[in-house]
Order: sequence, then C-alpha cells, then structure tokens
Amino acid sequence: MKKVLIADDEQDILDILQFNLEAEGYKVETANNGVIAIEKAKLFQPDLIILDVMMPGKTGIEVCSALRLLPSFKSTLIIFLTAMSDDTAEVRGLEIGADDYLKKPIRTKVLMSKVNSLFRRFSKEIDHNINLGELVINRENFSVRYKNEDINLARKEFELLSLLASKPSKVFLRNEILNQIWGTEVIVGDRTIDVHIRKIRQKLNLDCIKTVKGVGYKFEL
Amino acid sequence: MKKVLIADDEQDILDILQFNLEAEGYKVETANNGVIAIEKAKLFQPDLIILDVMMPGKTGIEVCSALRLLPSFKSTLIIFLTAMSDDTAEVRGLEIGADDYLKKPIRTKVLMSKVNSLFRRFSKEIDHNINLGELVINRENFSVRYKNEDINLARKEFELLSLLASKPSKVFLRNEILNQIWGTEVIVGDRTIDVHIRKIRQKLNLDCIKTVKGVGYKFEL
DNA sequence: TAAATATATTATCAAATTGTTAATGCCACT
DNA sequence: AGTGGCATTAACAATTTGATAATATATTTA
Repeated sequence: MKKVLIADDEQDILDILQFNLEAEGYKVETANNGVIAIEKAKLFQPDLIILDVMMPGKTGIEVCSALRLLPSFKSTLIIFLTAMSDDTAEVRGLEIGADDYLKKPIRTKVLMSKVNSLFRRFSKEIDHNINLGELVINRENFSVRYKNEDINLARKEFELLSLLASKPSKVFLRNEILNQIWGTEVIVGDRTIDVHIRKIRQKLNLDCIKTVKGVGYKFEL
Repeated sequence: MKKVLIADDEQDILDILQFNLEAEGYKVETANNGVIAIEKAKLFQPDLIILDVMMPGKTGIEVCSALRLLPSFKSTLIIFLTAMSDDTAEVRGLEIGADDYLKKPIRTKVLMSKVNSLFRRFSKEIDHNINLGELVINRENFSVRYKNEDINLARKEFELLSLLASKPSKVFLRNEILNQIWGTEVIVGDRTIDVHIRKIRQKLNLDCIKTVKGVGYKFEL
C-alpha cells in the first residue's frame, strides 16, 4: 500500500484529500504545518508528499528542500499546491525538484488522477529503492550510499546486498540466494556466496550481514 | 481466531466496536482505562490492540510504549484513536510504532476495513511468530528472544525448541521428535535428544521443557 | 531396599559449515 | 597485446555443530 503525506494549514483541505486518497487505497498521514510535515515524513517514509506552498512557519518550498537533503528523500515524489497566481513558487519549486504542481482551488478529480498517474509512472523506481536509515540502496542506479558516501559494489555484490536488504532480518537460505541471484540453471561452487558476502562486509565496513550457521544469511542493522 | 483488545474510556465506543468486531469473527476484550488495558493485554495476548489516545490515568501513547518494551508486544498490531485535531499525538504515536490511526468520530465501516486489511497484510508475520509471554520464537528470522535478549541457538536446538513450543503442553514422544527433526532415514543414538534438550535448557536458563519420564518431552512455561 | 530403567550431564571428537586469501579465467576496454 | 575489474574457484584456516561414550543421577519396579 502506497503512503502519502499531506501538509497544509487548512484542515478542510487535509480532510478532503485524506478522504479521497484513503478511498483509493492509499495510507495517509497529515500535517498542518511545515515543521510537523518534516517530522512525520522522517517517521512515515511516504512515497508521495503533497505540500502546500503557503504555510505558516516553514513554507512548502523550505520543507521540500530540507527533505531533499536527506538521502532517503532523494526520490520521494513531491507535489506542490500553489495559489493560482504564484509564479515564483513554481520556478523555485522546479529548482528544488518537485514532481508536479497543482493550482488552488483544487479539483479533487484532477488531483487524484495526477497522483495515480505519478505512481503508475514511477512505481518501478519506488519499488526499487530500499531505504534503511543511513543506508540507501537504489536499484535503478545500482548505487549504495552509507552515511552520505557512495559505496562502489560490483554487480553480484550489489544484487546480493539488495536481496538481503529487501527483507531485513529475514533469513535467506543459501539455496534461496542461489535461485534468486544465479538462477536454477547456473551452478556455482560452494564458496562463491561467502566470498561475495565477505567483499560486501569489507566494503560497507558495517556489521549488517549476519551469518545463521547451517541456514543462511540475514540483513540486520 | 484473531484476538482484539479495545481500550477506551467511553463505554459506548467499547460496545459498538465490540459488537462489530465480534460480528466479523474476532475475539474481543475491552478495557476502560490504560492500566487495565496493560493488564488485560498481558493476559489476553491480543493480535491487535485499539487504543484511545485520551484516557484518564494512562494515555494510549503511554500504554503503547509500555507494551512495546515487552518482547511479546514487539509485533502486536496497534491502532490509535485520536481526536480530530491532535497532531502531537500522531507524531509521537508514529515514533512509538503504531500501525495505523483513526480519527474520531469513528466510521465503523472504515475501522472494520482497516482492521481486516491490517490482518491480511500481517497475517504471515503473525503466523511465523510463536509468542509466549517473554519468549518469542521467530521462524523467519531463526531467532529466539527471551526477556528482550537474543538467544543464540544452533540449528538442531532451534528446530527442537520450536517444535516443542509450537504446541505448548503437548507431550512429544521421543519417536515423534526423531521423525520430525531427523527424519526417518537418519538414525541417531539414544542420548542425542537429551543432549540437545540440555543445551536448550542451559542457554535459555528457563525451566520450560519438562521431562515426562518414559514418554517424552513437553513445553510449558 | 536393591535392581532395573530412564534421563541428565560432561567431555571429547569427527564432521559440517563458514571465513579468508590468493590464484585463475573471462570480458570489456584501450 | 595489455590493462583492470569482476566472478569464480581452489586451498586452507577457523569455527561451530552434532553425535557419542562414559559417567552420574533420578525414577520406577520388583
């Protein structure tokens, strides 16, 4: 189920959007100012954030640029709600990296179709990102970042890590790993997995892959 | 049958929710304040807890964080009922690890669909877990926790414990155990089981495996 | 109560499993 | 042809494990 965070200072708008989004099967959180929006975003890790530009305290634009600094929000979808006339907002929003705009007053149907189509368009990317606090794995770029540093993993290493990290603390049996990464056709030696695990542990320099002897490996922070 | 605990200080709400949940086939217990909620939760070991945030004495949030400290409530589903406007409650709830929210006034249908979908989503996890008060056995993670401490069991030990614990107070014959864990092909000596039992008892440091002389073993807390 | 039976405990050893390092072959790119 | 990175493997080290034998203790039976 996709998660959406809405931030707006008008309760009416929050209610209407929440109602409609939940009716479409999204999980919704709301915030009525920018500070709460940031807090909730960190906790809730939404797939989409709908931000009113004009909010007391922190504007939507400030919220957006604050979030974009965090690795886990690099690829979160963001939609701005702007007053009809406000052009500067649009320009600045673009610079920061908004994914879409909506001018008030909001036509619910328009919003819903934008939301749905954004998810349709980007659902692959969203599904392919794994976000674990300081560790961010991006399947599109084949990139791994830990504490804001890029870690260079070879292909098999990357596949292995992202398999394990896709379900933290689930133990993957050696066979499961072989099937997922090497397929059923290819047959590789006994020590192959270990060697890759070793390299990941070395490069990440972080004790996140635990051995479960006689069973397999699991990812745990 | 899934078990639900509802805590709210308004009797009306308790009645309505209980009626509806029971109609859907859930087993329901109620509590009209936070202290009772915690007591009942320990006894009843519900799969889902619905907590009103505003209760005299202990708030729902306090109840939640108190319970989350106990190992057997680490993965219990928790839904908060909040007043329409209360944002701080939401943020704090998220931090503590609520699974969903509901704003008052409650629409019964909305609640019921949330409850059902939560169970659909998490039923696998619930099934993978054996939850016995302070002892939690997770088959997916191959992990055993007792009093919030991870206990490291070897493979055979783990299999043996989770076999016995899967049906508390059922007596497993020695033959039954051999068949389940070693299979019918392998033949092992007479004392093998005892030695494994010994190791489990030692590592767990808890008298939960009883010997039934001349018959077998059983798990009992 | 003594003998018979069943289980507990301990230490020991072989087998199984995983970790580590370096070497090999492969491929892409120059 | 030469270089460098990658996947794999071989060879060996280190570790964990499971099973058993030997012995002690407990429980039942005669």
